[in-house]
Amino acid sequence: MFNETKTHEITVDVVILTIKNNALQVLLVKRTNEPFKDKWAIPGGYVRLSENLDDAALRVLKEKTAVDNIYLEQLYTFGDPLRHPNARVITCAYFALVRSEDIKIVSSSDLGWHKVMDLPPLAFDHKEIIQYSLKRTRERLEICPVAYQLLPEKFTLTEMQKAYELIMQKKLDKRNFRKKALSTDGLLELEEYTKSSSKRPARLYTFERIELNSKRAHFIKKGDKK
Amino acid sequence: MFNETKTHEITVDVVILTIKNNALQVLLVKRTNEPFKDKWAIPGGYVRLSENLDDAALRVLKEKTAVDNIYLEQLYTFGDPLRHPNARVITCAYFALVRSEDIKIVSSSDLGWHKVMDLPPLAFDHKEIIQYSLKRTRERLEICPVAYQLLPEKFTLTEMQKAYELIMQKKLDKRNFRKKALSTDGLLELEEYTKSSSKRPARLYTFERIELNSKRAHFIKKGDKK
DNA sequence: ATCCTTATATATATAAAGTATATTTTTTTT
DNA sequence: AAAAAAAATATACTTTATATATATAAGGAT
Repeated sequence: MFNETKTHEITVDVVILTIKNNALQVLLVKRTNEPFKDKWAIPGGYVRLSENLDDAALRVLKEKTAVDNIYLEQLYTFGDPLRHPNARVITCAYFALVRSEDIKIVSSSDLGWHKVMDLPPLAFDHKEIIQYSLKRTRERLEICPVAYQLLPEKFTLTEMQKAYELIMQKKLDKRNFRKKALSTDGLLELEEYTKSSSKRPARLYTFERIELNSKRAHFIKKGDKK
Repeated sequence: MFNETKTHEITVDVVILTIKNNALQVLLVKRTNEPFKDKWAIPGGYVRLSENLDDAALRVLKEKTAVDNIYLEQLYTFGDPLRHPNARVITCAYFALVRSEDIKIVSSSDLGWHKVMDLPPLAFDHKEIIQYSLKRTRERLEICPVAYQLLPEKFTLTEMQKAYELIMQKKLDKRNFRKKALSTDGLLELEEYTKSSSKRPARLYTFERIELNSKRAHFIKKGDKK
């Protein structure tokens, strides 16, 4: 089936996640060429010979968007020989968590946000890649507050809980969430409150900008003893 | 520095871990050619065009050893342009946990077990890869009893504790370990005891052969509720 | 102005999991 | 028979997680 003189091609693909309109959303680009013409795909590109994988992922991100303050982590490498119909393309997938206020689409191509719970038809194995990035995000959230990467600079505990619920895909008890959230390392209580809501104003919180490794994920559990 | 007409090469490298002589050990092969001639390396090989990454890792494993009952998981993809001095080689690293009774070295090359706490000079970035596989093994052990993959078919709780201590790199309290271990899902108490020890015989235990995914790690935490 | 609605905010009891610590039992060796 | 070594067991305490009820602050309706 494969001519052994053909070579592998290696790409990076980046699942870019944000919270927008009360939903977890992923940035997708519409393919203009075959294969999978008119299907949606996660942004990606070939790895250049002179760049490492993290840099390639960052470059792909910056080709499509103006962004700062991202959380970027290598997800998994997908290398099924049949994942690309015409070539042997191995892709090193990354996932990124960004604040919607911190990212602007700059590419002119057909690029847009899609709710992860309602994905359009996707090219290649990109559905699997997105699903796995959601699973990994949940695993990260269980050991550290990565969700703050999806929240605005200042946020209420209700907004924080909403972010957790969107990621964990389940309803949480408000009182218990609150108690646990307040014990989170790095969470700072502000002397500011929401205005313009029609209800009782909520206190605002912020996160100290903890150095979350943007290479491999090396998290420290709270406490960290046994 | 790099000629852009050169192509990437893609390999898999497999960190094979076992417990032997009361120590965590890794299988290494001595390089016979430059670069890094006479340094030690983790077993690896090129990914063939017709095989997926998991299969390539398994093939590498089977080229060197006769083995069954392995736990194999993709670890991380290392792609620094300078990791190989003469070429652009991206490697998808795997790690494997095997029982020392279940693995036999079959390759004629210079292959041997080395204690992870006392590694010889290593080629490429293989030291980093081994270190990361240890970290990942610890993370896995915190959520599921992968350590049983390193234990013989029948084992005592003291042996199990020893395996945990070798992986976690710390001493555990015998009484508390025992209590926790006995509540592990899948652990079966046998009506057998060690003989021939010079001390009081210990009860033997075994693990139900749980289906641990050999592809991506999809573990289920005990309980699994929030 | 008073009441209603809605979301914020707080307290406490209970259950479960983790941590700390001492003593007895069973076997072999001397 | 006594000593030595490892196995086995029990209990108190601390921390974390879960379950549940009520008070507070603001805007909107009457």
